[in-house]
Amino acid sequence: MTLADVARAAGVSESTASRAFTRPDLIRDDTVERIKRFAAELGYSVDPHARALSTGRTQNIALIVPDIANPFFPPLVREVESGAEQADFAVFLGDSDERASREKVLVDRLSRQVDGFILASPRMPEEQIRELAARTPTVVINRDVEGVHRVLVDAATGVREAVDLLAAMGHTSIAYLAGPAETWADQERRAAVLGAAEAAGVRAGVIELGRPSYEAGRECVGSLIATGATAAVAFDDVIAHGVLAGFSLVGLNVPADFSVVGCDDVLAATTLPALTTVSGGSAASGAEALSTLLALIDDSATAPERTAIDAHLVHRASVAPARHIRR
Amino acid sequence: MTLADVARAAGVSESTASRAFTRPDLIRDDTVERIKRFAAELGYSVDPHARALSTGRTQNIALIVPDIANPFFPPLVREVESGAEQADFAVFLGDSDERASREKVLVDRLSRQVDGFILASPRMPEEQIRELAARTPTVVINRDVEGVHRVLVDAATGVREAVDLLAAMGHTSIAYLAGPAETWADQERRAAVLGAAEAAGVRAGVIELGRPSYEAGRECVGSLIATGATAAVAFDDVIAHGVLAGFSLVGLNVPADFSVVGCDDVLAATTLPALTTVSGGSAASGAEALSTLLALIDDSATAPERTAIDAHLVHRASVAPARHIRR
DNA sequence: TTGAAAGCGGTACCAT
DNA sequence: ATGGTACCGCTTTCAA
Repeated sequence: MTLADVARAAGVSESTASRAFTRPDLIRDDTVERIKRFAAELGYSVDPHARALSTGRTQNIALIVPDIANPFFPPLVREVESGAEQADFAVFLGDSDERASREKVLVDRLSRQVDGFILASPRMPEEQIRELAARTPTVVINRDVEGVHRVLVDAATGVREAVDLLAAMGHTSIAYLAGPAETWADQERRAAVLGAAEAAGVRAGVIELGRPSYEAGRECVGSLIATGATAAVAFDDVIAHGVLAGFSLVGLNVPADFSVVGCDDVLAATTLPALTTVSGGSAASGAEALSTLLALIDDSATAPERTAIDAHLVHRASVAPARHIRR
Repeated sequence: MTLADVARAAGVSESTASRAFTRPDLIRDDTVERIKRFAAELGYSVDPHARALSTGRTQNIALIVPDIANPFFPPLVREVESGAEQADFAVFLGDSDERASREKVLVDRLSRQVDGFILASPRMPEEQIRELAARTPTVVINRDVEGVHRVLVDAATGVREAVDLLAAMGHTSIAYLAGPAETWADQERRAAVLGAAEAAGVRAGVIELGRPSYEAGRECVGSLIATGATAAVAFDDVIAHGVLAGFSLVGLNVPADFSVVGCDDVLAATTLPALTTVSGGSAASGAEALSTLLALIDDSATAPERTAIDAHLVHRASVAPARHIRR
C-alpha cells in the first residue's frame, strides 16, 4: 500500500494525500477525513524510509550504553524508551561492551538513520564526542565533555553526605572502593570522598577495583580490613553488595563491625542488610537526557548545557556507629 | 556525500560506483579499488534509507521485551545486540512494560523499518503474533505459539531436577511460588513442579504471587511457612531472592530451616546464601533467537521450528535436607 | 565490464 | 484548497 494507492482511491492527488497526514491544516476537513478513511481501509501506513529520504528526518534516536547488564542502565534505558515512544520516536540500542572502539562502530553504523544520540557513560575520546555532537544532536550522560550537552548525576553531594554521616558516627578512617578510573563517575566520586573526608578530619584511603563487579567487592574485604578503616564508600552498589557478602564470609557483621555505603541505588533494598546508598540517578538521568535531546533535535541552536541530577544519601541499614575490629 | 559524488570523483557512472560496494565481482578489480579509495577519501557511506527504499531490506531488527529492568532480559539483549552487530544488523529495542497493547504499538511503529522481530515473552494474543509472523520474519522467545518460530527455555527439566533433589533430601511437602499465570514460563514451571512432585510422591502446593518481585517473595514467607512445606521452588530468582530475605527477617535460616530454589540464574551467586537455581536461559535464548531470525531473514521459507534451550539445576547453597520448622 | 535510466515511496516547491 | 513534478540517494534491469 502506497500513498499513490490511497490518493487514487480517494480521488485526489498524491500531494493532497500526503498533506492529509503531514499538514492537514492545509486541506479541507472533509477531504482530510475521506483520505484518512481510505488509508485506514487499505491498511496504509507511511514508509519511514521514503519519508526519511525525502525529509532528512528519521524519528529515530540511538542510545548507546557500555553494558546493559550493569544494573545502572536498565532503568535509564526504560526511561529513554518510554519517553521516546511518547514523542513518537523509536530507539536503537547499542551495547559497546565498555569498549571505545565498539562505541565508534555503533555510532558510525547508526548515524545515518537517527536524528540524535544519547551516549551513556561513553569511553570514546572527548574529541570524537565533540565531533559527533557537532554533526548530530547528541547528549552525553555521566561524562563532562565541555561544549556538549550533558547530564551528570551529581553523586558527589550524596557521597559527601555519606562521609559526613560516617564522621558523625565516629568513623575516623574510611576507604573509597574505586571503580574504573577512566570514568567521569569514578573521578567525581573519588574526589568527593577524599575532599569530604579531609574536610571532616577523617582519614581516607582508596582501594582500586577496576571493573565494578560483585566479585571484586567480595574479594577486597581482606585488604579493606587491613587498611584499618571502619567504613567504606563504594563506587557503586554492585561493589558494595559484594563487600557485604565478603564480610559475611569472614564472619563479620555489617553494620555492627563495619559500615558500608553504596552508590546509584540500583539494588534498592534487596541486599542484606539493606544498603545505605546514594540514590537518584539512573532513571532520572535517562529522562533528562531524552528531553534534552528532543529539544536539541527540534532546535539545534540550543547552547550546550550541563545538567546535574541530584543524588542524595538514603539511609538504610548498612551503616552504624564506628566500632573497631580486631587488628 | 552521495554515491554520485564518488562516481564523479572516480570518473565512473553511478551504477558502477554502486556495484563497487554491492557486487564488486561484476567490476574490474582495479576499478573497484579506485572507487573505494575515493569513497574513503570523501568520507562516503551509504544512506541506509535510500538503500532500504530501493531494496526493501533494512539491515535492522527489532527486539521487544516486556521489561528491560527485569534481570532476565539484559543478558538476552546483550546477546542479541552483539550477534546482530556481527551480522551487520542494528537493533531497535522496545520495552512494552508488560502490556500487550504497547507491544502492538511498538510492532506497528517498527514493522516498516526492520527485517524481522524478536519478541521476548510477548503478551500479545497468539492471533496477532501469527499475523505478524506471516508478514515479517519473527521469532518468539518463551511463548509456545504454534506455527511460529520460537525458542523456549526448557526450565521444566531443571525444575524437575530440583524437585527430585528436594525429594531425595527428605522433603515431603514443597511449594511452588508462582509467577504471572498468563505467561508460558509460569505455566510450564508450575506444571513441572506439580508433575515431578506427584511422581516423587511429594505433596506440592501453589502460592500465587502475580508480578514476580522481590517484595512479593519477601512477603509470602508467612503463608509459605503456614503451608507446612519445608522447601519452595520459585518462579524466578527475583522471587527466590525475596524469599531469602523474608526468612532472614523472621529469624529462620536457609537452608537449615528451609530450602529455596530459584529459576533463571540471573542473580548468579550474589545472594546469601548462594541460590540453588535452574540455570541457562537468558543469554542462550537470545543468541538462539537471533540466529534463527537471521536464517529466517535470509530464507523465509524455513519451516517454523520450536527450539528448546536446556536449563539445568545448579546446586549452590540454598538447599539442604529437610528439617521441620516449629508449627 | 560499464553506463543510462526507471523506479522505490514520499515531500515540498511552484502553480493554478 | 488542490495538483503537477522535481527531487531525496541508491539499486537494478536493460543495453551497449
